Amino acid sequence: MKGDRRTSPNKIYDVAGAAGVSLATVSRVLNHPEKVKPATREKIEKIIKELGYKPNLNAKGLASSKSTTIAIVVPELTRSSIAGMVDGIAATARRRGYLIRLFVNNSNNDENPMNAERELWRTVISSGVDGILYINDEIDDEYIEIIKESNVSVVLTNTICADLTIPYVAIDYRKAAYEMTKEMINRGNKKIWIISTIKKYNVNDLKVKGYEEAMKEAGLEPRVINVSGKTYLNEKAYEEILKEEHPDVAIVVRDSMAVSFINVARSLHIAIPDDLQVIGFQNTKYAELSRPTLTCINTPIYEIGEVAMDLLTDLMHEAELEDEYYYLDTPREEGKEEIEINKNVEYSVVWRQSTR
Amino acid sequence: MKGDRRTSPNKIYDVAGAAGVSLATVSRVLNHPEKVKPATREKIEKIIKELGYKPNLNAKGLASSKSTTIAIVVPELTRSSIAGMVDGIAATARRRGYLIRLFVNNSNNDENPMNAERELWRTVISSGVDGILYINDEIDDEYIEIIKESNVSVVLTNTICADLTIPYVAIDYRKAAYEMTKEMINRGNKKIWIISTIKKYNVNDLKVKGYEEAMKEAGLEPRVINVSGKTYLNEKAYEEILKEEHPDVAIVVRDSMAVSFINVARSLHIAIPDDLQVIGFQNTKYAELSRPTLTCINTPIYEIGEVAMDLLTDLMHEAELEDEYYYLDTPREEGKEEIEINKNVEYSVVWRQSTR
DNA sequence: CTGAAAGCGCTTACAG
DNA sequence: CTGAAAGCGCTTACAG
Repeated sequence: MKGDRRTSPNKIYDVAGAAGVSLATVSRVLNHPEKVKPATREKIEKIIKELGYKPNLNAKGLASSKSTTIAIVVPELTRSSIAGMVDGIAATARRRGYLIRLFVNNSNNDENPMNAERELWRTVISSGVDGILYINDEIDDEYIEIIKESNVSVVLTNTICADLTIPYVAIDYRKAAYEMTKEMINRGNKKIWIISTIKKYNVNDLKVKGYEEAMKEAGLEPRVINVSGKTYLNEKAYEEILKEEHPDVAIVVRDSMAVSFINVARSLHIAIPDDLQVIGFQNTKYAELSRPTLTCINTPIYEIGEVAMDLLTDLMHEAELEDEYYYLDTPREEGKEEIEINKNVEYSVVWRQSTR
Repeated sequence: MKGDRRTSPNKIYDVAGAAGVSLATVSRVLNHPEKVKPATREKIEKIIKELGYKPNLNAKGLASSKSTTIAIVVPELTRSSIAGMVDGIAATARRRGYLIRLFVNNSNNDENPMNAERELWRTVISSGVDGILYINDEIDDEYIEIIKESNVSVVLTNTICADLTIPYVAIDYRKAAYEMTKEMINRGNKKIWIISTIKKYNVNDLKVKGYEEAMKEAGLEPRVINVSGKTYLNEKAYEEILKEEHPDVAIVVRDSMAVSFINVARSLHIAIPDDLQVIGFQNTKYAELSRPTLTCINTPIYEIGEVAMDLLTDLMHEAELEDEYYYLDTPREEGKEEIEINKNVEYSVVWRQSTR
């Protein structure tokens, strides 16, 4: 059925044949063009284009033990800002010439999450990628060990980790919360709450810490309220609380949760921003669609992805050089400009109607 | 630096050595366990586990010309419901033993979109995947040709295509809009509008068609309004229109756009749902966070992903069988239960406060 | 049921 | 600057 229309793709041999050169030369044009005489090179390049030749990635990966592929390991893509980060990564990867293997780490849903994730790491590493971008809330020490033992480059992307020897790209959430709290204190507010999640996320803990710091510095009493991330659950919790009392300012760790808070407050006839000001983190479309619109700490998710992929590329290139020097047995020191492996991306604040 | 801590992964040779068998036997345990004597098999399996052996995917792919990898081709992941579909695909792929290559097709942003996308298809196919899941609004005829000429299985996922010989999984958006419109007519509403996008998306055209059909059937005058998908733009357009007049019912092709519509209507003191009822498509979190909450046609995006990946798996297995029969030169007819290649996933309606 | 051997399509020292 | 040849780590007929 399918057999009769099958057109098997061109091989490097076909290109070599058509160009009247050996396949070694074609390979060189592809990988080290500077080693080929311009005239030959151009002729071969023309034929490659005509034939639409694309090297077989499996063969290439096997022969060179480089796959020009990176792995992205994510929890669900629908989770908060993951998709945006992956878009940023993908755009940069394309620009830098890397393909992507995607691993969705839904091991939390597994009977035995630890085993499942360990298994996943093994799969990722054995899949022969040149580097890994790991996106999650945090990373377990066990996997840090696995990373260190393997020889793939890894960049933790918006993922909390105490071990600073592992490269990461993130946002300084603690500082963001600290500065926002301080700003609201400076504006004369005293009763400022932070609303975080029941489920423990390290990113949210950082925000709480920054908030608490600013409050204590100002001699104010911090109050942390933890609610569910699910709208139908947190709305009930909000109602209970707001029926009793409300703060001057509520800083909420996720903007969708902030919008719920606004909705419940309004239903209880609390005027926003006059009686209650609300601030969210993230700045998604929820913030614009809310009434009143929501003031947000804008976390540039796409950019995190870009920066992380750039960093990973640099690390992979460095690792390649290390390899060469390792073989030459020369301690390579001169040109070794250190790569900055811990990067924070700048956030900003978008002021809207929910604050005054 | 890195050299001294490098632990090169176990090869199939290592397993064979430890088990005292040839590498061919180990390979059989991995790929055709039924061909190996149970005693030998169990011993080898134990050693594989102990050594944490994972076959090198590049070598495996090269030798077998099967990669147990599928490609997902998407426009940006942040676009509407793409991330949810990919989550569904990923969960099913994992269950079915396939890895994923991710291609983010941002060729629209390119100087020459057509060339870029053609190039992308070539890259996808040459990357040696066993199958492709293509997600987009629609697919150009040119790429249909490419699909037919290649021998990879492809499933169009929530992507409009006139050529029904290409397998697809989608939702019957036309029927959904038709039935919703009819329902609202049955409830006694006469002035019903549909709000779609300025940018031409085929999915949205289908919704418009279904709506128009129902209106014409009832002898009512359809009215289609096209606005931008961007909140700050469509709100202006909504305001202009609603200052003049408003319908009894507005069906909006995306729920975020429906929420904007509600917001503007309320700001003009149009009572919802008393004077104006609003219905969205998709049922994301926007619908819950809206005030009043939004009635939606719920399109099960995750399930589309699951069904598409299941279908693709079936097609890849079938293609494999075809291959074998092709070599045997026997026209295979008996067991050939036809695979249903065009599937629609069921939608539902979630009634909320924006309708009465 | 198992092993020896060819081959998958590339890359890369090594000669020339 | 270019070619002949070995090798990357697997799979799979082919013998036995």
